[in-house]
Amino acid sequence: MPGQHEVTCGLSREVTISVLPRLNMEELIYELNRRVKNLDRENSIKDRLVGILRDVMLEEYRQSERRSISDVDFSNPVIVPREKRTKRIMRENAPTAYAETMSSSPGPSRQRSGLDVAMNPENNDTRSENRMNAKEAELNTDQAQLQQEQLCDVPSPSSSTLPSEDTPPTQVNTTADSPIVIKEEPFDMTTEDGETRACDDDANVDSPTLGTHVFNIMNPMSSSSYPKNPLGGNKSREKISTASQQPNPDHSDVRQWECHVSEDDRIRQIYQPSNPDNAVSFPDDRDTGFVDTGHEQSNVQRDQPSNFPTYDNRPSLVPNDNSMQNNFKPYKCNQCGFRSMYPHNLKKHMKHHTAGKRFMCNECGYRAYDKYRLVEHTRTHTGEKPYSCDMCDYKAAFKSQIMKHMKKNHMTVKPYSCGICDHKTYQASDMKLHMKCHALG
DNA sequence: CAGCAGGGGGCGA
DNA sequence: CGCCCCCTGCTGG
Ligand SMILES: [Zn+2]
Ligand SMILES: [Zn+2]
Ligand SMILES: [Zn+2]
Ligand SMILES: [Zn+2]
Repeated sequence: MPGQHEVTCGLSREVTISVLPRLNMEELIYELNRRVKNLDRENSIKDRLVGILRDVMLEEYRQSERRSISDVDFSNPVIVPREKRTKRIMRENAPTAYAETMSSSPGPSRQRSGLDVAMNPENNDTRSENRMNAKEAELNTDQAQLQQEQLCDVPSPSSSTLPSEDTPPTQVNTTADSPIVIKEEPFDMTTEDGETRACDDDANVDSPTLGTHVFNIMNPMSSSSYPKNPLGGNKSREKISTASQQPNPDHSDVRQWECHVSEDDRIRQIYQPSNPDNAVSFPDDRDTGFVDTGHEQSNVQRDQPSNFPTYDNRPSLVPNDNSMQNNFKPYKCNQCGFRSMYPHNLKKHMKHHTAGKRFMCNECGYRAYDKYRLVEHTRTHTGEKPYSCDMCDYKAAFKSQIMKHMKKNHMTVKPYSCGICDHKTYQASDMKLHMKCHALG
């Protein structure tokens, strides 16, 4: 051990940030120990270490648990796609609150949000908007208050039942009154489930960018994959930075399908006012006991000028030299290869790796770094479906769902048509899938 | 096609 | 920087 120290001691004098990834555990610990004394952050760092250690121990515990449950679970040769594993389990564990919630007949007026507008297109928009918001504010008051209380009710980390894939939701401290507890964890270095998910996210996080890129190549007509209304009068969404949104797609790429103008924008406008989430407002929950120790800040963000892309001398897990795309996305995560055009988004992304996912669903262990996302997520448990279609009885939990529904069921034209066969669809992603079939033969 | 998660960006504090 | 929202991708039915 002394020898080790001499080595690391010698090493530590010339340790630079960029070599950190190459240090072994002992060297890291030594280095940390040495440096932490120079800072006033001993406590904060200790907190983080406690968190890490806690996670390690939990992981240990979980593994031993898992080994003992060798029947149905993961020893099972059935291949569960990565990332879906947790999702599936989440679904299996999903409570039956759904039926309960939905059984109260949604009183025709109750959940019809965007519908009035759609059915009476001549309605004055602002008027109906106000009416609708008032109605929904009313509707959501209870829920908002409930969640608000829950948000304030932060269990101590030690007592919190950590959600796990092996832990049925019933073990989570839920009550009949509040099946869903939105919990904001004080300090937390991604506990077990978060860890799992974070890893999943990592695996996941690279492809979307690429996917989007590919898609935009395929569909150069739009900056955001759906055709824009030529009138363009749609909110602030038409971004000045359309150009910056994606790298210039390579137009030479073969696009074998085309998209005709859709009614998207009209639908968007119809449903614009009816967003119930506007009514779900929380007081500033930064006051509710969450101690921002700065843990969610990644080292990456801390140690570099804000306008400088991440340092990273490690070999990237993902091919990162790919020219154009990367030139437009200079902000790179040094832990998974995620790239973004904006530092803001990189910071957001880094929360996947750090303690940033403060908001945890007690029902299933889902974690979010954004409270709004958790609110939306909890609807999957409560069955709350605040969006409803004006033309039929369909109800949706997310706004995007109802927009899809409108396009599918109440839109006359399917804007995406295949150039190879007769296939038409209303959904860009479907067309993309369809084209894959052609590509495969 | 429905359900849902997450990237990305706007906006206000 | 947090919140909110739009949009898209992925997956299962
Ligand atoms: Zn990352
Ligand atoms: Zn949940
Ligand atoms: Zn409908
Ligand atoms: Zn085709």
